[in-house]
Amino acid sequence: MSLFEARRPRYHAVADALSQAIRDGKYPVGTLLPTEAELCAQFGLSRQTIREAVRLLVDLGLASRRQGVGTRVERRDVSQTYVQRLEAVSDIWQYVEETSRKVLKVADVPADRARVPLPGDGSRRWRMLEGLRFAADERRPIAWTQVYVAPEYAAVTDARSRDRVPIFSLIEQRFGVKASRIRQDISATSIGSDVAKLLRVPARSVGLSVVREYVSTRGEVFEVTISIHPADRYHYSMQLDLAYANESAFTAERLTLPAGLRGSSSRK
Amino acid sequence: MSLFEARRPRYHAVADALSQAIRDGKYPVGTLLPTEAELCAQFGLSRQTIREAVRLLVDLGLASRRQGVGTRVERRDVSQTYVQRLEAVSDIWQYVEETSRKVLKVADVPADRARVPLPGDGSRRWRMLEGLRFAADERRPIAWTQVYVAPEYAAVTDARSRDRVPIFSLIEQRFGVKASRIRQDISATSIGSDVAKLLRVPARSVGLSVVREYVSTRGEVFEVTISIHPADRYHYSMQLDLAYANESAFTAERLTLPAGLRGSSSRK
DNA sequence: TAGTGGTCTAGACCACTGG
DNA sequence: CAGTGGTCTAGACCACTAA
Repeated sequence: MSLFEARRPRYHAVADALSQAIRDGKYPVGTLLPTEAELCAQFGLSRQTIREAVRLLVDLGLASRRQGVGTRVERRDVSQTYVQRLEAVSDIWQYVEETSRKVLKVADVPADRARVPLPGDGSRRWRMLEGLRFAADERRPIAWTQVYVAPEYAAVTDARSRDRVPIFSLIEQRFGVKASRIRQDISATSIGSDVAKLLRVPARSVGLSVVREYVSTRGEVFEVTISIHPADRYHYSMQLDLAYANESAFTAERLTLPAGLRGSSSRK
Repeated sequence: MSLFEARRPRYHAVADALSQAIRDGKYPVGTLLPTEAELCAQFGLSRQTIREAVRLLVDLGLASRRQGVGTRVERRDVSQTYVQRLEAVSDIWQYVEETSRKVLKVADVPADRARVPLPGDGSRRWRMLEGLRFAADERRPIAWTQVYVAPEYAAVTDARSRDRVPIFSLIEQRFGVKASRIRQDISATSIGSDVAKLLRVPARSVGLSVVREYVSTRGEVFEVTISIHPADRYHYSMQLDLAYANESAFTAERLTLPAGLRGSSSRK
């Protein structure tokens, strides 16, 4: 209609107005926005346009819709998050594929006698694989590792392909149990003489210890691994990208954000 | 129409059919999907419904739309990713707020003489703050730290509030430079005698070293920090959640995924 | 049952891309 | 210029929620 706002979709303007009103406290968190019908009247726009505007708010995590109830204000500001992305296919696999593993020992270990804390008591025996990991072109090992597999899935350790595929991925293939969460704990440690000998470093030298717990969709820890790396052979590097919680960066770009929140969105 | 597909929106069915066709190779990556008009005819549905279906594909990262061109197939499968989320407001701040900092030294250091690699040559002098960090209830320090600030922003280190707010956040407030990426490198180290004395640990004992580089939207590194923690006083823990790339978990739930990709989506 | 958001239609005009 | 996706309308019916 107007000559000025030419390029700007109206639902952008509506979304801006609504998110501004939310920031201003006109619609406090927890309350309901006006109904879609009311917004149509208020802005003089069709329902579809209003819905598109509300969708932007929902994508940004500012609001949520519930059929039969209304549109609830969820937060006052767009929350920002730094995210580390690990592409399941690329990063984790790459590590495994670029290194080779040598299994030194296989045993069934009671949960309370493992080197790392395991769920359950001594009556649950976890399958343990101990070994070394070598970089492709290096002769010296870059890690000493122990992998603990919950008893139910111990059978996967029989697979012959185990050197080239992460064990948690074997479990996924064979049992359909998926790692929906990975907890990781990184600390510095002094390398004990037994492990030091295998890694060919002096006893009590400095090492990096990484403990990973793989948690299934049902919340069950089904695999735990520990790696000990000589300090000079391994660094743990990661990159955190700024993103917006709860929506794709693309959607965010489409909405005018308050000044403090602007910035290029890092996309993958 | 039919009595059976009652609960299922038609655009879900369309999105399923299309994503299945993509998986089957009927629409290879890089090609264009049929135009919206064609899809309307093909499925006998209105344009809005078709658009809603395509929107699902776009949200999943399977396709992208370009005005005047068409809808391009971007990938064959939904890519999955493990993400670590660091809420800018909660996690990073919490660390700062739950610890206190004591600045021991302030200096301007040429880039090539810093303890960590800095961008630029010896003619660029970075503002360096060296200090200790204490846990709220502990008397012994949990970290020795050095913060290097690029010359352009050195002024922020004059702020009196610097103890309670991360420096990169001060830079953001004052200069509008936002950390769009944080690179982090974690390694084990032997603590040198100078630092050991300050941390009150024996010289050459084991420590965890964390180096962080803050990268601005323009790709410029504007702050670098190094922390050295006694091994027994600090662990770095993180949690990676399985997510779908390029879209909100909520949207993903709305589409029937191929068997291998199903699983609860962890939402925050 | 009344009122909410969820889905869907049939049409229209516009902005952008490529030949 | 023809054809694409982007926006918008005015209407309709449905599914869900709460009183």
